[in-house]
Amino acid sequence: MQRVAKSEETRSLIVTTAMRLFGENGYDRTTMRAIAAEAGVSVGNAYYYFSSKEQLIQGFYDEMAQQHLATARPLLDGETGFAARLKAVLLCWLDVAGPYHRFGTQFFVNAADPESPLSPFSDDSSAAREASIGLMREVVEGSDVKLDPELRAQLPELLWLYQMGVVLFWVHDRSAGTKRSRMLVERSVPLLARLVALSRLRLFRPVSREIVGLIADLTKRD
Amino acid sequence: MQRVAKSEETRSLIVTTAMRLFGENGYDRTTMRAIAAEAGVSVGNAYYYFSSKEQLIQGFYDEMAQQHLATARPLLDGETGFAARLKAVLLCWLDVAGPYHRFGTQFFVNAADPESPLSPFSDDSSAAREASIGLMREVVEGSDVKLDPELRAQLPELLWLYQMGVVLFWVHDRSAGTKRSRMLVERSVPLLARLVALSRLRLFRPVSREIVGLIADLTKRD
DNA sequence: CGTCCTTCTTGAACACGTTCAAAAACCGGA
DNA sequence: TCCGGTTTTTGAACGTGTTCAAGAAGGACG
Repeated sequence: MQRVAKSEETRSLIVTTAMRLFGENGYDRTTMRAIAAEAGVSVGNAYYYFSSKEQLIQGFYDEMAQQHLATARPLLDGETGFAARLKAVLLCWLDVAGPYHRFGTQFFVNAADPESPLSPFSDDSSAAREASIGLMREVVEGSDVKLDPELRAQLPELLWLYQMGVVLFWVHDRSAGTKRSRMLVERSVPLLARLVALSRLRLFRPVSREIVGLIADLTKRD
Repeated sequence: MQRVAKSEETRSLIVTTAMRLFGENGYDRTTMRAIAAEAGVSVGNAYYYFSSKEQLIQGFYDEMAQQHLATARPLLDGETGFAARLKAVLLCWLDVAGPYHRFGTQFFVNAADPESPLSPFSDDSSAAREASIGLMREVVEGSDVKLDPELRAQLPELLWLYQMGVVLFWVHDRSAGTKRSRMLVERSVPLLARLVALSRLRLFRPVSREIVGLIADLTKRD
């Protein structure tokens, strides 16, 4: 349908314009009126396609997540080391997100609201979340790491949580080129890998089991 | 001065009214106009004492932190177990914060903004942050736990970070009476204590040292 | 072409947080 | 009591995100 194409075009025009202005002036200083004017539509029209200013960002977020997946997956080919795989995925995320650090910050602030559909824990984000966890599952399953099967089953979700921690650090990172976040990844990943390896020791079994059980109980529905 | 007393009274009246309305209707649904009207002052007057709606909450935050300190400290008397001390402090925080969970949520969302003076990592919050870390120092130093002196020096800060994690979980906790957060504390504290104890093993030294070094580098100025 | 229905678009209007010039209240000293 | 300066208070006004009733545009069918 010609009609559908036209509609999609307008939608895309709005989101593209918004992202450009966000990048130029930051999220707060970019008004809906400015976005509409720059895109050559009325402000009401923007609200026809996007239910809020926040929502305008969700599309962008999805796009970024998808780009991360597409960029990260090839890096996993031919690499079997657990630490190397995990590090590659996380550094890749930093690369992909880098250009948007300025207003990405604002974005993740909104996402911190548990009520917001943009929250990484919300139902609305479950698709993107599952995709990210899926990537972590690839990281684990494609590697030669050996560990307790129960822990193995939960590890992808734990790694996703770890990634959320890295993101949180990155949001607060004010170092040039966010190189501090890179350092965090470079050095914490080997640590994590060593801990995971240690978990195979008998000494560790109870601790490991308790962690798995705790996570299971915490994420249980009601 | 009578004058000062009057001024302080007005200020206090405004913040008290605001907290009551926040509690009754939530942060978002409470307007500055409503606060001013309910307090019997003009909206401009509220802004004379508080530079923003967010700022209105900072006073409340300080009050809550202080209450936590005052309530938690007595619990440490006569208790020398590391896990028991830590658990007491954290459960106490949940008790103190409990009544404000509804709008506390909104509060901590604002606090997630790295630019916001309300962020727990901001300079403006350093006093409150230092106080909280100080409490964690008491937890460590008053306990009979034995560990690497370097780790011991950093442990309070690490525990504070751990507490921030608990807070983050609590913010997202939708279980009745936030009992899930209680479970998290009850079960993760012993785990943490066991890990800390394990860190004394020779096997662990390199890991422990690397963690200490990483934190030191990450928190270094520039 | 004309008629109906859906999709899309508009811009005025609303409620909110915030600002600011002006006024009021207050206080110490002549 | 009155004057000058400081502190406190006021409420109209501004810019913002968002809503909504109204209309325009487009297509399907006679």
